[in-house]
Amino acid sequence: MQLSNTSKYAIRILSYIAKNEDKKLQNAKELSEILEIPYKFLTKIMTDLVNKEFILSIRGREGGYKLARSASTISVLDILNAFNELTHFSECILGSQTCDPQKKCILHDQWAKPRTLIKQMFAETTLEKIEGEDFKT
Amino acid sequence: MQLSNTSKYAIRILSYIAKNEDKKLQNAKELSEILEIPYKFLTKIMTDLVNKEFILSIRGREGGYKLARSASTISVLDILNAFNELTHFSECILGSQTCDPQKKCILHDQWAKPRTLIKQMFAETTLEKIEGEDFKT
DNA sequence: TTTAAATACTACTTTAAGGTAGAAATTAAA
DNA sequence: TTTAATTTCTACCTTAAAGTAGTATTTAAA
Repeated sequence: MQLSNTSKYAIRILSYIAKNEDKKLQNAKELSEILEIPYKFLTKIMTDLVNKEFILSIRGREGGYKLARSASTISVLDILNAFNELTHFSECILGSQTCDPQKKCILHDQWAKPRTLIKQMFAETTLEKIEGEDFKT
Repeated sequence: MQLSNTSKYAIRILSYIAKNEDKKLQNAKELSEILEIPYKFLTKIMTDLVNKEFILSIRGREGGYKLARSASTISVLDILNAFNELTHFSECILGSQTCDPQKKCILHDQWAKPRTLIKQMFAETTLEKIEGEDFKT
């Protein structure tokens, strides 16, 4: 019942870059140190973020990363979906294949409200809205 | 962002047994077929449920399983805790070690309400209260 | 007393996530 | 033009969850 490390890292990376857009480019070495994410794992995630078009990369000396689009257009839900974190989120919480309103699973009604609230929260929270300060592990 | 298979199975197994307490004993072969859980995996989980004192087992021919205590005293939260599903649930959703009210993580405030709601729901939902019908995969 | 039906135990295999290593490719500075 | 700082690619290693296999143990029925 928690997010994958990859998703947690991705959210923290994007948030940090969004909050420091003035600095123009961020590089992997610094991101790794500041966010306390293993360098090699971070670069793997950065490549994902580039491929998924959250991030633009500039290669070579003096290169680095920056947001590919405005922070206000990137929600936490977008990030989680890109990393397939919520693929089964709308399905039965107990994994029942046959769970539907006619034949409800045993947590069907109870789970409905929390699920809606979580999804709304992820959808409404954009990188722009984020106001926290802590980006470390 | 979902429960482990083991937890899902455990909830469904205990719910099914609770709803069929009149039948006295349930055996692994039938549970496996009705709940569509691999037999060998189910027996492993049953042993856990016995050790964690949710279930009493009677060994030997005509043996089987039954609840170790009243369905009204077993909440979904109890089950999830027994399988360590929520060990990090009260911690930072992004895994930040230094997240606290003074130095909030970027989802700190947003996550507070959904988290509370989920935990309350799990705590309030006992095997007795469950009214669903579907126990299959 | 033998047998069959049941749980319990030990150990293994499979799969996916998390993480690491090394080298290639790119590009601006020196 | 060379070098150093950067991203990218390919491949591998590690760990934990999920699932499987075989056998031992227990106990009531036959």
